[in-house]
Amino acid sequence: MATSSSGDRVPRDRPPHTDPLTLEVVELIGTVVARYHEEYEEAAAGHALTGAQARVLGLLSLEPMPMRRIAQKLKCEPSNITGIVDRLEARGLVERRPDAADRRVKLAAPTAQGAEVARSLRESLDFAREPLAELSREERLVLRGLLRRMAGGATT
Amino acid sequence: MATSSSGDRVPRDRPPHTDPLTLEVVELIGTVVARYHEEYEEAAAGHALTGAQARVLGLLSLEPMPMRRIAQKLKCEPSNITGIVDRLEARGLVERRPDAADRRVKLAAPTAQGAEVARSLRESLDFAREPLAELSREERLVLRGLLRRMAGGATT
DNA sequence: TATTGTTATACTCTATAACTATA
DNA sequence: TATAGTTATAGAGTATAACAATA
Repeated sequence: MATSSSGDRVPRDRPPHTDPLTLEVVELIGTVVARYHEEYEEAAAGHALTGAQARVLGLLSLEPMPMRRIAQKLKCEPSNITGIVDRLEARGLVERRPDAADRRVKLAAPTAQGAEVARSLRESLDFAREPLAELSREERLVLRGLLRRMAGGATT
Repeated sequence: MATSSSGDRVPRDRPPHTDPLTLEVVELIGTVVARYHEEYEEAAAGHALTGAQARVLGLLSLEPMPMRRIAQKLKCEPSNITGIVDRLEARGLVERRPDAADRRVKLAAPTAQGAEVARSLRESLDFAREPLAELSREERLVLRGLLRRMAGGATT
């Protein structure tokens, strides 16, 4: 599935877009993204959760928050969160609490069991750490710099 | 959202799991994965396609293939592909062709318009290339090595 | 009047199981 | 009998629009 396994020749006269090494790295990023999702779905399924449910639970395990903000974090419509939290609540993993300051707001928070599931879920996602550990500190710094640029708004 | 923005201190006495630099890189990978997906969905929506439809179209644009193999590539049940290809076919982006060798098989292939949409879709996903271009060849080689290990089966 | 969460609706994706036409 | 694709069904995620309670 690798594009060209681009040996060691250095193509000097191509535009950067066509550099086989860059192309392979771009493709590998796609592969890693796919693998990340597979692992995430698998880990969620291991707890009889869907991906969306696992994401919400993971989010709440960091910090309880109003329904509205969950939707903002997940970049979906608030109306969807109702059902997802409903199912998590039915499973005893999440609860809705009133907000003292604003009675319109409901704060979603993980139960003790929910927090435990969230922790277990996080640990299942370690596939990136092992290969990372083999990198030197300098290599990790290069990687961090690259990822920061890719994560940030540097699309332009 | 960055974990600690871990300056430049070197923590020598921690297990690799807790090294703040590694932790930040792991978190950044999650962020990049999320961004990758947002961009993909946005690009698909720009052509009035769902993510699944865009993935199938992209796959077929590389090589026409039987319905069954699409399901294998997408890691879903073959029955789902019927509907997705139905909708792509209704849009005139994909067509079903008979397989000369086996009359049970239907080969899904992009139309000229479908190939054009797939090409446009691919170009929308360039957000990784620009920061990549700023890396030296050596840095890209390090990155390739890491991604290969993360992409491969090196979970254990 | 504006906002929070919910309900109602419709569409897509998903897995499961049963069906058809080939092999 | 086994396989490729389909159909039927049910559950879940998604967006849109309208609603109740509260601000």
